[in-house]
Amino acid sequence: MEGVLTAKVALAEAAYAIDKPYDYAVPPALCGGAAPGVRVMVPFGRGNRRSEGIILALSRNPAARSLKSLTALLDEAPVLDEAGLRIALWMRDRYFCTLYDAVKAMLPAGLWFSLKDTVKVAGGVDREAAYGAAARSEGARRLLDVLYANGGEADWSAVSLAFGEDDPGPAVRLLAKKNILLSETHALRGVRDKMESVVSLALPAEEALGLLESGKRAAPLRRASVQLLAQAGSLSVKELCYFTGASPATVKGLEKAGVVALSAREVFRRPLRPESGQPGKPIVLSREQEAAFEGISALISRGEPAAALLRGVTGSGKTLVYIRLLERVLARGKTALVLVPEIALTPQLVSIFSSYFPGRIAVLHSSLRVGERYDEWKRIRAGLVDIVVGTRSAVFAPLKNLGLVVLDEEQEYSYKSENNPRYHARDIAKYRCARDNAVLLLGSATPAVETAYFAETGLYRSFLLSSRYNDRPLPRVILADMRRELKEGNGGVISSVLREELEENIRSGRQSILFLNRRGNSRMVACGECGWVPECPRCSVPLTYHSANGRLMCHYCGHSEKDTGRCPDCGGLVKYIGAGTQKVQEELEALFPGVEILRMDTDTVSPSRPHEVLLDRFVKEKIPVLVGTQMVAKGLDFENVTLVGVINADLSLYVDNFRARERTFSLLTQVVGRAGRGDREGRAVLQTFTPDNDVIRFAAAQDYEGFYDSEIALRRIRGFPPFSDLFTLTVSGRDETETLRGCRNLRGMLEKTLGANPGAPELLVLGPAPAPVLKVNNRYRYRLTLMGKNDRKTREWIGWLLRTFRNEKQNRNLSLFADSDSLE
DNA sequence: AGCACGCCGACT
DNA sequence: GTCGGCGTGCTC
Repeated sequence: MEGVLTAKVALAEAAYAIDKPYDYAVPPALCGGAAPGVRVMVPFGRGNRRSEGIILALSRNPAARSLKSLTALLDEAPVLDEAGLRIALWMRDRYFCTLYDAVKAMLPAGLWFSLKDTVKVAGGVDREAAYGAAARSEGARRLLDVLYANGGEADWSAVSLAFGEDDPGPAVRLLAKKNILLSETHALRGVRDKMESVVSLALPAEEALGLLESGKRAAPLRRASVQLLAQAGSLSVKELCYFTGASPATVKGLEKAGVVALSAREVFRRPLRPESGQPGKPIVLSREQEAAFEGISALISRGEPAAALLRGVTGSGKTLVYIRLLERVLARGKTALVLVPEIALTPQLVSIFSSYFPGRIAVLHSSLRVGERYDEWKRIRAGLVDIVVGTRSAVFAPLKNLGLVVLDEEQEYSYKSENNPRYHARDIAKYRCARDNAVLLLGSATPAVETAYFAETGLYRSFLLSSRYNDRPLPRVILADMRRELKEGNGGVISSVLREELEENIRSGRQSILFLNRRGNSRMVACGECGWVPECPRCSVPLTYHSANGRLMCHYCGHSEKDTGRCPDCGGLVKYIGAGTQKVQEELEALFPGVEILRMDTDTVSPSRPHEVLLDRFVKEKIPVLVGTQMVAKGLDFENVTLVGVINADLSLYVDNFRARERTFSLLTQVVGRAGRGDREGRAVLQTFTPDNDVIRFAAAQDYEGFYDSEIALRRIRGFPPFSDLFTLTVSGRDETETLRGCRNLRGMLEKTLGANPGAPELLVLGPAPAPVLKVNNRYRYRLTLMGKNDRKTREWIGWLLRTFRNEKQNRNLSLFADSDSLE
């Protein structure tokens, strides 16, 4: 075929407004390796600045116009296949991000490139000529000073640092144009493929041994090595040395003598999960479990896309149903994906799965190192495993021939990404299932109201596991009215009911868990005398104290400063206001002298002392009471725990968010479910100032249906999801009044186009309102909320808004981004 | 977004 | 002349 090989490329440097495939010529030298899904370096824009990109398609075109050429290929093989590229395309359209943003989110961090720019003085240019060229440009002279101080070459980051507030860009370009400077870009990958050297005999065994005999010395290590290799064929150098006691130098010597040959082989950093010894026991399902299993398997056998909800109270054995379904899926030659909210909290789940599917599972979770994660990804891509268990981003695992996706605890918010692209793993899973004719199984004790609604209306099939394992009764739930406690003179955090129950447990050698509901995660700081609170200089939030480094930090922009322990205003001592766990611990220690109280919160948990260690102590040493935050509420089984208490059950209810009720119900239900998984009846004490609140009552009764009925009625009246979809449009800028004005202006644009155009989507517009955190990183944020339908028409219209907004001159200094189903 | 280009005033 | 400041328009 005639013509120029042309690549359509999605670029990292292209902002949302100009994001589209750009055409580049593929130079002959790169034709062999260029393929869709391969990342490349290209020149972009008038200044030909370097940009990373990914090839979307190749075609052979008659050379119509002159195209720029690809500079280099960054991958030897595609990092995304066609299905992967299609997901990225879909994400762009659905989450208002650029295609490359989507690509980046899909790839393991070990595959990301960091671009490093260096600037150096061109060869053959002397100092005098350089300063001559800089002439009267102050920036250029300053740049040369920096470069010469560095031996004529410097990283862009070093140059930026030296320039402080000023932009070194113009100076660099000025001198580059005069051929004084060269600027180069290198793409560095975070993680390399791990290789090991493999050694094998280069000669037939007898000949090799013969060669050794003829040597002058006895060389026992050489002989042993050759003998072992003659038996084993080839071994890694490491193994060979381990078995024979030889050193790498011995091997090198043998290679030099021509006896053995060395080669490199790719290895994975994490060996396949060590088989846990005993394989999983044969599973016997209860009648309900069997019915759910049969129903869902029938969906899988149909080979059509389908979604199902498996609602099962805590302890009803959803996991057993998952395992049987996985067996079924594998038997059909398909693969499966199991998503969990936070894998560190479900170690049991992973080890149970491994015992049933030894050697066939890859695990992707946050505490893996970047390299290990990357290797798991490679293992999946190579088709070496059939099941992937992982957290949110595992939804992109490059499994082929997907048959089933399980989303366990599907109501959890950790499935929604907090940064761009703000995808929800549930949506991606749904999309993949639709494309691969797979079944999406949503599992939960307390499904999201939307999910339950779709199940009710028949969009999802629905299965229920209503009885707990061994038909154990639900824990007895006691509501403690904290108003009355206060009236009766108990100003502490432990109610008299809870105290009595604790007493009984301590006396009988049973264990108890106390749980603190709360708003934030970490410890705040305030002056004990004047009430001063340290604030982030860039964001409108208080700084929080981190005991790990003794610094005050901002969660939004990462600003950190040293904690002096003193108030800068009045010089008073500052107080550390914890999540409250410490206070509870102290009060308990006063109530029960000599009884050990274990505390688990952000302060007592650290990378060196992960919560597993604490929990292990709790179980093994039978520590009577554990006090903790959210992290004690999730998916843990403790045989000996018969009492749980929630210190402030209603706290999360009074948050400005329509999901607050759902969130509180789910949390309390989970906590109550923690009690009494052993052979004794459990009790749960919910302390509240509003014992009559319906959410608290439904949670106390473990009545999901009741909660759902009341919540869906509320949502219907207010038009909240599932009766509408929400979008937020956030305008941000450095100047507060300008930002607010821009947001009003945006509302004006919206109303004009919505009213005038009969084809426009139907949307209700709310706002402008300040974002929950008004200022982040010195940018103010105001936003509009749109209620309507998340369909193609609406999304295209929002896309148009995003592209158009900045074209107006008055919005120059502002930026706008959109999010669907924002959780804030 | 990020950058060049073009036009202007200021400085040498 | 030549630099720097700002407004405008394009990116294969």
